[in-house]
Amino acid sequence: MTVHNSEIAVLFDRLADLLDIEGANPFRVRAYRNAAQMLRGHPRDMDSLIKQNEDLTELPGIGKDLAEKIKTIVETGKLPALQEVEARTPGVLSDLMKIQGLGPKRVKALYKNLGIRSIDDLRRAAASGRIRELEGFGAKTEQMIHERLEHFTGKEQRTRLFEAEAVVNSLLEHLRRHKGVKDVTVAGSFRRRRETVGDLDILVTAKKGADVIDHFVKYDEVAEVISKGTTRSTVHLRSGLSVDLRVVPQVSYGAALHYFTGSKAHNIAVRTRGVKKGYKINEYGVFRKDKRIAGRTEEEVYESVGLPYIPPELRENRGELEAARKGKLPELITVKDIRGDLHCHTNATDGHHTLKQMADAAAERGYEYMSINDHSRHVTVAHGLDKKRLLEQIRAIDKINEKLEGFTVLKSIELDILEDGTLDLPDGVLKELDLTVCSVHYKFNLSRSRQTDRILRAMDNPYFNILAHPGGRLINERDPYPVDMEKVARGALERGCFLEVNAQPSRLDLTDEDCKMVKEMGLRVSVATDAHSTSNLDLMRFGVDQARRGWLEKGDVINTRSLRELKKLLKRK
DNA sequence: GCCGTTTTCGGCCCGACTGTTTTCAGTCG
Repeated sequence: MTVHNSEIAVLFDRLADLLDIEGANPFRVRAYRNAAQMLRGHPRDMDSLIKQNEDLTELPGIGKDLAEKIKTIVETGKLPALQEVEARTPGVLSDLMKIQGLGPKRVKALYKNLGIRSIDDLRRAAASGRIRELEGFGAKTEQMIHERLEHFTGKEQRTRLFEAEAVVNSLLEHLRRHKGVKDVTVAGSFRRRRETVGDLDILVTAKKGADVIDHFVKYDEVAEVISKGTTRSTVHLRSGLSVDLRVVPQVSYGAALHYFTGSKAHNIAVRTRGVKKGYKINEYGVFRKDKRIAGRTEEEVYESVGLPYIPPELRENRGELEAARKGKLPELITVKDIRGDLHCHTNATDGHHTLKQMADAAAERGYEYMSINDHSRHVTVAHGLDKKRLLEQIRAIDKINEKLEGFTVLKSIELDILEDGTLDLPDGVLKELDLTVCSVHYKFNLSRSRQTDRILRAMDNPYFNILAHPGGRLINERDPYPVDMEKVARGALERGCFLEVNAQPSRLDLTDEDCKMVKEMGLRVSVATDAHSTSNLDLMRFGVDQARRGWLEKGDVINTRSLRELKKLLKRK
């Protein structure tokens, strides 16, 4: 049974919460939280690192003690240090910390004075009016707790990036309508292009902050004003998203943008570098004593700590500072590098447009090639292609290609990987294709080892080229199926196959961590839209964003190659 | 608990907003 990084992270976070409540050294608490965060963003499972005898203390924020604790968790599934603390302090108190406005001190006071341990206890206490009697609490705090509890579900809901984009545009228009507003920028995880955002962080430069904030909270989508000062404000929108607005003077724009883009861990690391040079870095600038020495642009901020500019997508404290220091930052892929789309459907199955329409749309976007990948017969709901219909499509593509100049439609398919690892159509027809994209569409509930074997067996077929949406997840809708992605990637590398970064914004599959993992392995990927309509071809930018977050460069992505080079790459040994 | 071209000990990012306080603690990002 493999213990995953996220499970180790949960234990560390819980221990951090309980130690925090007990009033332990806050830096010790932070060490556990940092470790948890590092683990969540690490591309490879600790389990596999330990098996390969790698030194865990090489990982950022992991010393001798935490390395031992990780080993213990991987071997036993348990963290004895947590069990010791839980003997003194109930573990469920950690749940109370998840309520916005309740931190370690208040949770401790509620527990010590009112015996509140669980969310249910807290509900009863808030309803009975006992909380306001506590020292340091009052009627407003009790009311706040009462209201937060009404919407509390226990799990954090993040909004998918493309949905956040839809919300943000009209809000930006509203802000720009105010005369005092100069620059408006969306920062935070939105700017880092994370697949989901927790809230929207918007930075505005203006002389009079208070006026802008007054204008901001009057936006007609605002459901509730959480806080409102002269330089920052937080609101909840009707859509459910929260928005943080921050107003700074123009001279602080770069420092503020850096601060507000995050991630938090990246900021701390940069500021710590500043401290070592005798600087203080905050959202207003870089200061030596009280003198501002930088801050108008982000470049200036990085320069002040001796680093080149680091693109937002890399700012997760996953090694980007070290890479920057050594001059080894990746030259991230851009949308312009993409020369073709290698996963597109037509109305022959579940797409909305004809072969001709799709080809024209791809050519209009400046591509040199595209592949047509309709479903195979197993996907009956999409009226998947059997051998006969595929052969008809192949002939249709040949006809279209005769008429096109400087653009080629590649003959392909999205082939189902059957439960036993065979492919859904016979080799006799697959050999007529330029490439295949293969995917798992059913039997998601196999064990991790069986799912992994199923995919590897499929890759043994010499006509297998690209594994589509390798994890099978739908963000916020369906978890990925259990699979050993590292083993799958290694299998692909050994066999001359590739993995896909599916650009559908609800898929974004491979994940950013997995992109980084396969890059370090030397495996290349295809970034493709899985377009089901002509307009879907424009989703490419989301896939490229994800690839950038995974440190991918042009050379790591096969559909940045010319058609000739691509065909060479696709030839299996 | 981590970490080191100032350090193996003594630091550890920094500021805004709220509520309960009469100057600040708690929380958040």
